[in-house]
Order: sequence, then structure tokens, then C-alpha cells
Amino acid sequence: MIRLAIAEDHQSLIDGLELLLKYEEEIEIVGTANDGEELLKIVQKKEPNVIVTDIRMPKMDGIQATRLIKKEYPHINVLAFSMFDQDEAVMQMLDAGASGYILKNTSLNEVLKAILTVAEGKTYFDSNINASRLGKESKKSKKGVLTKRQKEILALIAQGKTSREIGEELFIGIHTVDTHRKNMIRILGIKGKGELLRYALEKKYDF
Amino acid sequence: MIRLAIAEDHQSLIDGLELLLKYEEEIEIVGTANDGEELLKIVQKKEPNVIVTDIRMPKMDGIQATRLIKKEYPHINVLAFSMFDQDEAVMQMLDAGASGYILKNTSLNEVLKAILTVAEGKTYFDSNINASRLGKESKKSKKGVLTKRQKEILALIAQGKTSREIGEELFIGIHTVDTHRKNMIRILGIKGKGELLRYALEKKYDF
DNA sequence: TAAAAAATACCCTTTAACGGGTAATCTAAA
DNA sequence: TTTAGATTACCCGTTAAAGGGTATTTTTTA
Repeated sequence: MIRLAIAEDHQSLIDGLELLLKYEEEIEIVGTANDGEELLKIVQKKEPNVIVTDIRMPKMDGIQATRLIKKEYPHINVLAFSMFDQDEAVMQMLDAGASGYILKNTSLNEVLKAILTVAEGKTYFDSNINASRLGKESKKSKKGVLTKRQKEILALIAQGKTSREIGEELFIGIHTVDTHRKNMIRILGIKGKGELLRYALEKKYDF
Repeated sequence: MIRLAIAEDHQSLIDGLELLLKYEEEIEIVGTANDGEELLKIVQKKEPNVIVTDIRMPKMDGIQATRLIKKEYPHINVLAFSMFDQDEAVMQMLDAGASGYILKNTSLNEVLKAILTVAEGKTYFDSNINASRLGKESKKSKKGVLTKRQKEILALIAQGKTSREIGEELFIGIHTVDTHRKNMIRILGIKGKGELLRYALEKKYDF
């Protein structure tokens, strides 16, 4: 029997999942939440064994929530459910302990398949996610998380600052900023002119 | 009888709506789309009388799609379904001819109520939307600063496309795209390398 | 303490995106 | 129907950023 908890800030999507799952006899929805903090409460009270969670949520994002949950309840299988397929989000979610990752632009049937798969302790990844690319990066860069300095620079990039301005602000050379840029591009597996800025800006909306 | 078309880039949400509506005898879903262009095709082929559409979608956003649809088929009632409650998006959608506006973080039941309401030719607005504030704003903001073509190009810029790619997609020269870029920069009063991309991305999430 | 990771800095080349013009069509409104 | 606005297209030059390296110093961790 799957005791499922759902965390997702769009109530309409939760309602849809509930409609889908209420005919699945092996699945019982023990609770739903609209943010990460609510999810934690449900986990404590209702003891689900599978969780479907959005990444970007108010109050506490899915990554942080997953990390805390897996620390206390390592047996719970977490399935990430996100709008975005950015490598970093996937890797962070994996690092936090998630067993699967599906995108919102897939069908509910695939969601169901994913839930059943992770419930068995297996992993499930959306077909749109390039797992090999992830694997490659994750070996090289381990967690795929940017360093403190890199995040600092990324934040300034998101503010529209140029390498020169960033260098002045952080008291480092323009070359150094450029090196950080290039390293981030490599780690994140992105390419093209404005992609890093895009990433920097979208990141806010990702998590 | 309501002949309903749904446009929404998250298939999971479409599936949820379908599950909800399949028990409503007065509603028939005649088609679903994952982007604006698909929606236009469905409208032509299936002649729905009510449309539920996301605002932010690939290829063509819901505002543009609504505008085109209302021009050809003014009897169709359009219900906007969006993540965001920013005034500008609501106003643009109204200006495009939408009859209602609901947020994704509402329940599916409210979605159903909204569909039934707009189907009767009435208007339905999410309780989170301050209608009076909208009226005040819409007077002074006229119609939005950028032209149709410019917005089209801006949307592609937001997708990270280069001028070359945009030109290819719209069957115009790279110089033309650059001219549009420069005109937008001038009109919007921005400056600097990535500012237009920044603006494009911010705009996108405002909808 | 030795090894790994992070942060610093420079080299080179290429390219997309400004910034600043000019101008021909084409479309729609006055 | 004239005129204004929108769309198309090109010229020049400049610059920030990316893509490819290499390399030193500092900090952290095993």
C-alpha cells in the first residue's frame, strides 16, 4: 500500500492528481500541501512512504524539504515534480535524496507510472532528462552545485552586471570573473551567448 | 452544451482538467493544446465555444492566441488560466478579449465554476484579483508599448534564441531582427548587453 | 601534511549584441 | 488619400561574452 503525500503550490494540479489517483486502490493520499513547511508537518503526522513534491514552492522549496525528510525518514521515496529540466535542479534534488524526477509537461499517466516505480524503491526519470549528461557532470563536479563564489557571481550576473562591474564589486580581476563564468557554463552544461544570464534569472523561478 | 478547448503547456494539468470535466455532462472537451499555435488549429477544426488557456505558452502566448481567436470568432468565450496575478497580464488578456481570469493555485472546482460562468457569457475573475485596481490602471497604460512583432521577437529572445535563429524562424533577415532589438531597447529605455534578455525574461514571468 | 578543491589571473580567437545611423516598403488610421 | 506607424533591411564600429587553453596561489579536507 502506497501512502502518498503531495506537495505542490498549484492547488489545481493537486486536485488533478487526486482525481487520477482516487481510483488506484494501491495508493492512498494521506495528505497534500501547498508549500514545503506544510509538507514537513504532513510527513510527521501521516507518515507517508512516497512523496510527490514540486521543487519551487513557497516558504520552503522541495529540495530543502526533501533533504530534511530524507534525513529523518530515509525510507520515504521522494519523486520530484517540476516545471524545469535544468541539470542543476535535477542534481540538487538527487543529492537531497529524491528517487525520481518528472516534468509537469508530461501526462498524468506518466506521473502514475513514476509514483509506482519510486514506491518500489526504483528510480524514475522523465524521458526529457538527459541522464547520461547528468552522470557525466555529476562525476566531475560531484554535487553539481556551484561554489559560494560562483553563486555570488551568478547573482550579480542576474542583476545585469558585466564582468568588469562584478570584478570591481568583488575586488577581483575581470579575467577571474570570466573564468568563473566559463566554469559555471561547463558545470551547468549550458551553451550559447545569453544562456548563463538566462540561467541566472530563471534560477529564481526554478526553486 | 459547452464545447471546450484547453491550451496549457503542462500536460499534467490538462489531464487533471480532463479527469475533472469528463463527468460533467454539459461539457465536452473538443481538443487540447500545449501551445498557442496548436490552439488556433483546434479552434479552426473543432469550433469550441469556450476556451481555457494558459497565458505563458511556447510558440504563441495565450494573449496573442486570444486576440487572434476573438478577431475571427468573437462568440467564443475565453477563460485565462495563469500562474500569475500581475495586473498587466490580466489587463492584456482582457484587452485581447478574455471573459475571465483564474489562477492555477485555485481548486479545480473553482475552475469548473469559472468555465460554467464564462460559458454563459458572463465574466469570472479569481477572488485574488483586484478588479477595481485594474480599471484604474488600464486607462493610463493604453495598450502596451511594444508592437506585435516586437513582442513576438521578445518572446523568442526570452527563449534564448539568437538573432539569426529568430530571423530563420520568422522568415526575416538578421538585420531586421537586430533593428527590432534596437528599437525595443530604445522604447523601453534600457541599456547594456543583457538588459533586453533580462527584460524579456522578467516580462515572461509577469504573465 | 599531502592532496583536492576553490579562487585567482592571463593568453588567444570568434561571435552575438549593442550603438548609431539610413532608408525602402507596407499597413492602417485620420 | 495622405500620413503616421510598423516592418523590413543594410552600413559602420565597438564591446562583452563565450570557447579554448594554461597556471599560480589559497583554502579546505582527507
